[in-house]
Amino acid sequence: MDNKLKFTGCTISTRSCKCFDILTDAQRKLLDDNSVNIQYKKKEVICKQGGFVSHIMYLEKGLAKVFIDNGENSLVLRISSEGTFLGLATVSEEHNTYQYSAQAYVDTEIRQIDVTVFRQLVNENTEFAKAIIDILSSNSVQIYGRFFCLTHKQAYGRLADILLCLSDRVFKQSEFELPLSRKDLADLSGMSSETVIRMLKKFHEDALIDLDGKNFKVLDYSRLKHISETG
Amino acid sequence: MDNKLKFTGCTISTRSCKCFDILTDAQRKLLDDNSVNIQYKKKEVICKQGGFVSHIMYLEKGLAKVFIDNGENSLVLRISSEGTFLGLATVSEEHNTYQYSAQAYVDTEIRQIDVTVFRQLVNENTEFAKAIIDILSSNSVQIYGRFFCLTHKQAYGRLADILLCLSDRVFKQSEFELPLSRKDLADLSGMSSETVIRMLKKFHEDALIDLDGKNFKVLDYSRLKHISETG
DNA sequence: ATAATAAACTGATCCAGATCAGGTTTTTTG
DNA sequence: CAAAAAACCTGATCTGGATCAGTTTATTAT
Repeated sequence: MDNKLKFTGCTISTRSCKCFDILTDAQRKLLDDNSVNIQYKKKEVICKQGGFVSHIMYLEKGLAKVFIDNGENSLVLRISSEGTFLGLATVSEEHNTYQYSAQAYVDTEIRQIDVTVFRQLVNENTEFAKAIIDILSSNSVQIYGRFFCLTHKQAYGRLADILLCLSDRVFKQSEFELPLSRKDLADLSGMSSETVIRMLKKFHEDALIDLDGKNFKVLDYSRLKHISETG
Repeated sequence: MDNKLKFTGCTISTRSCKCFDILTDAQRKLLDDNSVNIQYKKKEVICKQGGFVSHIMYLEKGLAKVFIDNGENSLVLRISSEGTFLGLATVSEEHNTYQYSAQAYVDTEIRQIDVTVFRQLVNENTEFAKAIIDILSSNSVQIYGRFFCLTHKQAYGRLADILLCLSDRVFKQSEFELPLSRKDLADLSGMSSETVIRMLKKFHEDALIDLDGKNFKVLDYSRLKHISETG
């Protein structure tokens, strides 16, 4: 048995939220009556770190980055995809401002849920509260892996990690059109865009990936995996 | 108003847990009947990443590091001090193994709480469940700051961060006996121990700190703070 | 369709901090 | 209390990846 845990810089949680199924019909109706769906265009800002939270958001469709920044540098905490929450820390009444910003990578549909109603449901329905605890725990565990990756792996490993994450978990196929710029990849893997470009070129030369403009394909999954694990 | 959030590599949450106060007398009795207190000596391992969780742990007294490792490198996620939980992610039934290891910095007393009883209380008592959600949210928010710090600050800033955290939040005084080795400080600030030694020397020369063996004192709080914010 | 702007790419240079290779002091242990 | 083992410290060297300074290729807007 291999008891060494593998940490990846993977940005996305595979867990899709089944927490709405837990609610009673009345509770779900209450939630629906206090929700509204909003469309964001590519690159639009969904929420701003530090701003007051009036809603908990649920990503219905699309892809967004969740990040923090100090005005100069930014750090992508995770990618939010279909079926994940944004601003969930606000269930806790201690947090009434967004702890991070979010921005759409592609056109994205967000369901805004009134936070007081959401909190009320957490109070009323223990199963629902438990589901929220599950999500918060999973998010923590995932961020630990990403944290480890960005602080202890070398650039090649970090980039390989992100590429595998996109292929395995976001697009769920080995070939896809990359909606992210080189700069986006750089932010995700914590390096400069110049370095990303050089390393993508190297991966291409070594026949690990195929990359023509935005068309991306994983050619040698196992070698890429090996790079992601060894650094 | 300064809307730029400051991120520190601070390793410790100031929040002390009042969640036991929420319980009814009967619930607290149930908890007490299913708890046991254990003493750990300095450097003893409290829990091992990957191992099965039978208990949720509450640090009654002492100081411990919470970290993940892959066999070669390790990353300190946080310092656990009095009144904080270890292995709390296990409230979620999805996580039956420890997501991290913990090791005592000093002699430490841990209260082990049966996880099934703990889960039962989360089910029974919504206020308790909410308190747990609060703790999980706070932990996430804190780890974001530390993540940002370790990935985007330079070594001087990271070290200043840790020193201020120890002074402000762990020991709560400007002068104290440092129970951590240079290597421990290095692990906390994500650098080599040689670099820590050189930088401590520099801080000393610049009259920012006083450091004689294990006796540590902050001499110039505001300049150290400035380094932590800009460096 | 064309100008303006942003993204992609390339090569040259530089540096923060790791690593290595010692020596010294403190702590632990038999 | 001496020996062994950690922890601490110092200087020299090395390097991964950032930064800078461009050119070229795509987008976007007019």
